[in-house]
Amino acid sequence: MTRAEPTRQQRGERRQQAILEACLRLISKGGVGSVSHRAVAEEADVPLASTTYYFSSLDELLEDALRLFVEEEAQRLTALVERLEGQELPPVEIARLFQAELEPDAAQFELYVEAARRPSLRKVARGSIEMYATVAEAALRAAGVDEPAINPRAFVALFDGYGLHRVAGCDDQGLEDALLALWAAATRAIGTR
Amino acid sequence: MTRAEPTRQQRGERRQQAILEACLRLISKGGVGSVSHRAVAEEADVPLASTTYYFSSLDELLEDALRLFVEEEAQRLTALVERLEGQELPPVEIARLFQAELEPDAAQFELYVEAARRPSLRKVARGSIEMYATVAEAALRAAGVDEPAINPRAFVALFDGYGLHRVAGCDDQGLEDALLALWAAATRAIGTR
DNA sequence: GCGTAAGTTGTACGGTCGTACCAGTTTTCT
DNA sequence: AGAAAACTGGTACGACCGTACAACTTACGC
Repeated sequence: MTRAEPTRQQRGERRQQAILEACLRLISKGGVGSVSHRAVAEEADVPLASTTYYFSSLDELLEDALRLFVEEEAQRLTALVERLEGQELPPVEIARLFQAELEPDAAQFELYVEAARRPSLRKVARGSIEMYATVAEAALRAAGVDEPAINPRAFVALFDGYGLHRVAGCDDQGLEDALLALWAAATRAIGTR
Repeated sequence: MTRAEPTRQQRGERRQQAILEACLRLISKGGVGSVSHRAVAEEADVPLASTTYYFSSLDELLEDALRLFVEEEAQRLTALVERLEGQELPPVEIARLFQAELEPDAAQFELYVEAARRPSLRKVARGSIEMYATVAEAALRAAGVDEPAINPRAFVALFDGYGLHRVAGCDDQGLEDALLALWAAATRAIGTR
């Protein structure tokens, strides 16, 4: 009854996933420009023809990989938010937790920049921003702010700008101040401290 | 005495400049990945071999082009700041002027993302950020704030994040609020309103 | 059991690429 | 004037690319 060998379909699904993850690794490491069928195949340890079998074109592979990235990011962050929700932490502490959690991944910015050129990636990028905004909103709610005085997207912009500078090798000093200033502005209207 | 024909050297210099500008146009339009000797040569209307004659490699051409971009950006913004300095405008108005001036150029983000991979571009990216920070500082000074309470780089991060979302096709609503909140935080310590 | 569809993979084609090279021209220097 | 240096531009080479395709293996309905 037990299956030592996986069925062919199972192997196929696992392979497809491996290809996507390999692609994502390449994007993070070397950018979208470093992604080729051959490079992905080698990274995923599958034959060259597999990448063209599972994905009808390189564009589709890239798009699916970036979609997977956003999905994984969403899972990671919603898990963080859920962990926060019970705790009644002070706002300042929540802001710090997020700052610590968000080690920027170059793939994020590859997505944005690539979306500028490929219409098909635009909705993925939009979805990513909305996801982050939703997370920021949830974080604010976890801090007791139900109607933030400034748009949660501002946090996304600040974080993305911060992360972009980080991956470019330029550490921004004093970003924490800005984050806290924004946080204070968002919470001010309600009076929550 | 008058020279109808430019000397060969003058023509050469003009060509080199034309190549750089063509390269920059390509970067803005199609990203770093779309830059090739052949594409640049066609865009600049020079023979293929010219691009290899004036620049010893594609990397060097790319680097010089992005350096030129930062330089032009610096000139544009310092001009704006100088125009501001005499006027004693209210801070809010200054913030609005900058927001209006900064139509984001994709080349900016190509620079950051590319700097993540090429060490030689890192100092260009760093220079770019410092330049923007200096401009932000000057803008604050023009508003009467000599020692801002938050690091001027925070403005750069927010603007860059905003611009990044813009070029990705995602308009951020309510960024103005965030900008003004940051501005208020920066000016608060001194008491200037 | 056997045909047919789905899965798998090695190979090859046509194209673009960076760059080297070289023959030819113009300028500059002595 | 004549040699050396700088500039111009056409062409070619080897590498890598996306993708098509055919040969082969496995799974499954009947």
